[in-house]
Amino acid sequence: MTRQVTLAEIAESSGVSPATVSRVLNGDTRVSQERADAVRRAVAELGYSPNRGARSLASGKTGLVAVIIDNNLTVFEDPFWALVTKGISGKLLAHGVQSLLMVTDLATYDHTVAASLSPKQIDGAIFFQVHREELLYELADQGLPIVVTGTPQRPERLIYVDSDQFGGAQKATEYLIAQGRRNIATITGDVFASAAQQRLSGYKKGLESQGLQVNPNLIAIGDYSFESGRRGMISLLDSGETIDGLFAANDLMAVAAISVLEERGLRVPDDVSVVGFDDSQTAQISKPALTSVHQDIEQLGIAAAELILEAIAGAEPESRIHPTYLVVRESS
Amino acid sequence: MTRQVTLAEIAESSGVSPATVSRVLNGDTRVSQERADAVRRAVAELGYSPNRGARSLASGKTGLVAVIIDNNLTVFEDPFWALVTKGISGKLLAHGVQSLLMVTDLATYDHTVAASLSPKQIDGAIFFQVHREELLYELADQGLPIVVTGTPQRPERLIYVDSDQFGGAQKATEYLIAQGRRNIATITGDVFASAAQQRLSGYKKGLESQGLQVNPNLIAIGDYSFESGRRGMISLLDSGETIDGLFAANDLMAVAAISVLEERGLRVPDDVSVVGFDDSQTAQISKPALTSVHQDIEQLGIAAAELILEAIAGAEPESRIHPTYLVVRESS
DNA sequence: CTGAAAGCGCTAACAT
DNA sequence: ATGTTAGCGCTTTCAG
Repeated sequence: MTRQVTLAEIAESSGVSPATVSRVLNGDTRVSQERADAVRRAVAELGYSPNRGARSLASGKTGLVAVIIDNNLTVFEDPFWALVTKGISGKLLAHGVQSLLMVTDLATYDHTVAASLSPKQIDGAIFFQVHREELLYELADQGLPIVVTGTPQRPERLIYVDSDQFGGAQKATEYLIAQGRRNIATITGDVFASAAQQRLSGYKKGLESQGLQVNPNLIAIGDYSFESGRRGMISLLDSGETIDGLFAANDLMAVAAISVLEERGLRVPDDVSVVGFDDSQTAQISKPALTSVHQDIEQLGIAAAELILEAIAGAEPESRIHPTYLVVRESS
Repeated sequence: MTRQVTLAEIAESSGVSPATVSRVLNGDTRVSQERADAVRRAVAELGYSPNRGARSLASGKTGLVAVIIDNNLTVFEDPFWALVTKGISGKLLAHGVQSLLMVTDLATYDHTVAASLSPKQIDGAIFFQVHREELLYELADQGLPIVVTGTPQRPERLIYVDSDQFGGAQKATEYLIAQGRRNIATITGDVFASAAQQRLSGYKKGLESQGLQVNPNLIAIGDYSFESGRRGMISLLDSGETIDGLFAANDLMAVAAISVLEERGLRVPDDVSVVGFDDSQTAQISKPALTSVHQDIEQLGIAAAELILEAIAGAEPESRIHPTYLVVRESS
C-alpha cells in the first residue's frame, strides 16, 4: 500500500512553506511565479493529491454534493434518472466536486441519511422528485444549498430545473388539432407528481387555445406504467366517446394504448393519431414509431449541477425551465 | 445556519471524556453501561452526527466507496446500469457507507478522478465494465479494495460479480433447438466487451451440446445497438443461408431483427423463432413479446456491494456468478 | 473501564 | 509574497 503523499512533503521537497503549497493548490495568485512552478513540479513528480477529509475539516467545504433519489416514488429503472444523474455527475466532476449518490426511501428518512444531509457533511444537495417538500425547506433553513429537479409545489421557495412539461403537452395537443383531430383524449401520468399535472394542464390549454372544449370523459388517469396505459385506453374506448386523437403523458403508456387500439381493430394513425412524451428509445423502436415530445434529459442534469454550484458559491441562481419540442414520427 | 454538534459537546453534556464518547459511538464494549446510555441519550437529544472529514482524518477510513462508470464505453442510458447502481447504493447505505458516483471517461483518466481513487480518499471502488484492466491492477496494487461488475479478462486477478452470460446464451440456444429449429443464427453484442464474447460462446456451446455444427455464416457481429441489430439481420438474410431461429445478444437487437424479418415478409415465430437477452422492458412491450434471458440486475449490484464490504473488512471474498434463466413469451 | 494528549493533513488568520 | 501558528473534529495510543 503506497503511502499517500502529503502537502508537507511537497512543501519540503520544493523548499517552501506548507502555506505556500496550499496557496498554489487553491489558486491563490499572490505567489511568485517561480515558487508556484516549483510546487507544481513537486506535485507532479511525487503524485500528490490532497486529502479530502483534511481539507474538509480545515476549510469547512467538503467538495461533495449529495444526489438524492427517493426510491419510494422513483422507478430508478427509468432511464430518465440515469441520464439526469450522468449529467450531474459529469458536470460536477469537471468542477472538482464529487457526487454522493443516495438511493433511499425518504419517507422513512432514516438516521443515516439525515446525518449525511448536514452542511458539515456536504456542500449542497440535488433532489430528484419533490416528495416531501417540507424536508427540503428544513434543510434549506439549515443553510444547505438545494436544487430540485422537477417543479416543486411552491416554486418560489426552491431552486429547481425542469423541462417545459406544460408547453410540450400543449404543443402535442395543438399538433393533433392541426392534423384535423377534434376528439382528443389523454392518459395522464401519476397525478401526484407535478410533471403529470403540468402535462395535463398543457393538454387542456392546447385544446382551449384552439377553441375546443375539455371533455372530462376524454381524460383517463394513469400512472406512467404500461398497464395503466392499457387500462386508460380501454376505459376511454369503453366510455363510448368518439376518439380520433390521443396524447399520452409518456411513451410507455402511448405504446400500451396503441396495443389496445390495434386489438380493437383501430388503425394508428389513420383512425386514432397518437402522441407520447419523453421521446425515449421506446418511441423510436415502437411500431408504429411514436411521435413524442422531446426533452433533453442529460442537459437537465447539467443545469442542476450548474445551479447547485452557483448556490454553493453564494449566488441565488434562478430556476431554469428547458424547452421541449415535438418529434414527429409515424403514429400521428 | 444551525451549527453542527460536535463530539466534544456530547462529552461535556453527558459528563464523560471525548474518548469515551468515541468508544460508545464506535461500538467499543469496554464502557460501563450507564455512561454508554448517558452518551446515547445526549447524542439523541442534541442531534449529533459525526463529521465525516474528521473521522476520516483520524481513523484513515472514509466510509466512502467509489462507483465508477466508464462513460466512454457505457451507455448509461441503459437502464441496466441504473439498476446495478441502485442495488449498490442501497446496500452500502444500509451499512453506513456512502457511494461516490463517478461517471467519467476512464480512457483519458483525468487527474480529478485519479486523485479520488487513492486509498486515502475512499475505502474501496466498484467498477462498471472492465475497459482498461491495467488500471485496476495498479489500483489494487496500491492496496485499494476493488470489485468489478462483469467478468474481467483475467478473472483470477480480480474480484467480480456477473450474471451467467454463457449459461444464459446456451439455454436460449438449446431452447430454440428443442423447438425444432436447426438453422440458428446469432447477432452478437460488442465483442470487445466480455459479456458479448460469453454470450457468443454460450450460443456455440448450445449448438454443439445438441450435436449441431457452428456455421460462421450464421454469426453476425453487432454492438448491442438497434441499428446494428438491423444491419446484422439484413446481412444474415442476404447471406442466402436458411435461418429458422435467432439468438440476439440483447433485446434491442432482437427487436431490430424482428422489424427486418417482418419487412421481408417472414413471420415471428412461425418462420423464424427469436430469443433476446436481458429480459428488459423492451422484451415485455415489443410485439410479438420477446422470449428473453433474464438476469437479476439489482441483485448484481447488491452482490457487488457485499463483496466490496467484505474486501474492505479485510476478507478475500470469492467472485460471484448469478444464475440466468429463460423467460418464454411470444417470439419463440 | 476511563481520561489525557497527541496527532491525522490541511487551511486561514496573523505576522512579517 | 511568504512563513508561523493554530486549530478543524475525531480516533487512538498510552497511562492509570
